[in-house]
Amino acid sequence: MTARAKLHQMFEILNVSYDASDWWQEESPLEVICGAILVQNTTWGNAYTALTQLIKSEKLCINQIYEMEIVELEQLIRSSGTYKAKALALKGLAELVVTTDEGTLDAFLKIKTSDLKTALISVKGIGDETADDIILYAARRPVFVIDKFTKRILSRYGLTPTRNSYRSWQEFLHRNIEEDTLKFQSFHAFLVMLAQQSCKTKPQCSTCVLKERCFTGCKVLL
DNA sequence: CACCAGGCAAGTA
DNA sequence: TACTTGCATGGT
Repeated sequence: MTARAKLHQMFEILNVSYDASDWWQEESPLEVICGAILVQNTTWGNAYTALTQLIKSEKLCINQIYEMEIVELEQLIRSSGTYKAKALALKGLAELVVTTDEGTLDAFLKIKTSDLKTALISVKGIGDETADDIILYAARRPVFVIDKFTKRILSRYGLTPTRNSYRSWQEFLHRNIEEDTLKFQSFHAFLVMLAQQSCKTKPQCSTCVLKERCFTGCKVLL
């Protein structure tokens, strides 16, 4: 079976098992952006606590973040861990947006995909994955997000690119999955859900939607 | 008490 | 190119 066929089948199974419609679909672009930065190397629970603090402070807008004291920002997002680095990333991004073209987030998110990636990556604290999270879920362009889960799950199924770099993984998936924003959004969400909800403690647990083919216990793909 | 979580960047070989 | 380490809070 080709990699393309395997990925297609995997998506079909996940698509009838999980619902990704509430996964970063209804949030505003700015909430998506902050969430993507805040969730770095922590759980969504910790990131969400920090995001809630930002919302409650009523300073969740590009200009407010750009102008507010870094120390205040740090304290608001403290619960997400590595908060000094994340505060710098948020500040850097706000500065980037404000100083680009007309200075609005709307305009910024309309930049050509490749240029958008370059711009985002230039901010300290925003790497490949966070940039692609923003491009996929905030700017809504079809780029596949490569995270630890994607690599771990697909590797279990023998689906690996020739080299292990971020670019190799992304090109591999772009070649073998129909290029569609909604599909990329769902697929990535499914992989995260699968990794988080299935077989954390014991192999082949009953809740895994892939059943005996669950990535933790299985040897063979689908 | 030890370990890890939806990374990133700087340093090393 | 590919590994290693610090970052830091909160949950198990």
